[in-house]
Amino acid sequence: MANLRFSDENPTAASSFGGGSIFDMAAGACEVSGGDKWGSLGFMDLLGIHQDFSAPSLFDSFHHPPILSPPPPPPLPPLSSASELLPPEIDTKQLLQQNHLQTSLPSPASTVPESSEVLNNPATPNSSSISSSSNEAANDDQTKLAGDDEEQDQDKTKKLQLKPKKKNPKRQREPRFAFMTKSEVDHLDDGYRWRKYGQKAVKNSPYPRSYYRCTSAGCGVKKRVERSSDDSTIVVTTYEGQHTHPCPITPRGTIGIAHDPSSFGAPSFVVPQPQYLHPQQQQPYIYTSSPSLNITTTTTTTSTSTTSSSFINSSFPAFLQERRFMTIPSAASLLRDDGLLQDIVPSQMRKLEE
DNA sequence: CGGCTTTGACCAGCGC
DNA sequence: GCGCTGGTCAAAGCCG
Repeated sequence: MANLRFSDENPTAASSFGGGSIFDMAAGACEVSGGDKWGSLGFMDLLGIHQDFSAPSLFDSFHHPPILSPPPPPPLPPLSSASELLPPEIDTKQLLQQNHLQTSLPSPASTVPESSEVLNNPATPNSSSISSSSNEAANDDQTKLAGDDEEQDQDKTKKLQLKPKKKNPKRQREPRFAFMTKSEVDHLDDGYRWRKYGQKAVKNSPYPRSYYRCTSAGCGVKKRVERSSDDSTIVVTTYEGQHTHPCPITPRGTIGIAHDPSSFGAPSFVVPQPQYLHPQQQQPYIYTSSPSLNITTTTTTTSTSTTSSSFINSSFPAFLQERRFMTIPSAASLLRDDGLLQDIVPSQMRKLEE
């Protein structure tokens, strides 16, 4: 059986977080199973199977991301609200520091198996500015090129025209979210359609890092996928930005399958009880899926007073986002007790691994 | 033929 | 200022 692992830690800047894990696993199962009921089962499904499907739930948020992240993004709430969202035992300042370290240290995935990275969220998320800035830059370059000697290297000119990369002085990045997934598959399917636009070798790691972009028009969400150099079976997925469209897969009404884990037949998933670890541990939650998939996911939910809101608006799987909303008030108790996922994973499932 | 991946090159940010 | 690294672009090729 594969393990799904969730954690609430801060990923390093290098590993950042990925959102693919849980979802990817679920989505991957969908693909494997084809058009049957599992075909539409998402990771959220796995997490939310115990939920009341008649009421708004994790699925709702996942299937309707715009609800959580409507463009244009709403103004950031007061910082105080963010601190309220954090468990009392978690020092906000400490988190802030951690977050800062994560974003400033060149920590390779190998050293940071952590999954979720929440970067400082710009006050004005600029998912649209990415393309617009590029266009502006392109215009500038074209203007410059107008005066260039046409006999110059055409290739060079062509490249200049094609690569107007002028960016903002301080490039504002979308809030990012990362988590780790134990999977043999690099690019897990999270229900959205991604297009690979680059691949780079990762320093201190034999495994390359792949860059994906959401193929939906107007959606600037990006995803980075890389394997941990320490454990090649761990895939670190990092989401950046927010989806401006519903998940193309896993339509409503397909969820809520198999409250009984036993009903999960291959190649579908089995999401047994999460194994809770201390919040400081990197792998607080462990889920098990079908053996063939062998996927373990780790997520980190650490956020700072300045990143909480952005975090919620990020492209991070909506179910997790909403999960924060749902659990924030009781986060402390959850952490102290059975873990953050106790309200997501049916106790029935959790007992399976006991 | 359209969509996606691969791949090499370029650019910007950052540290020294 | 220079070099390294992360991130991005887009042509070329592959695939269904």
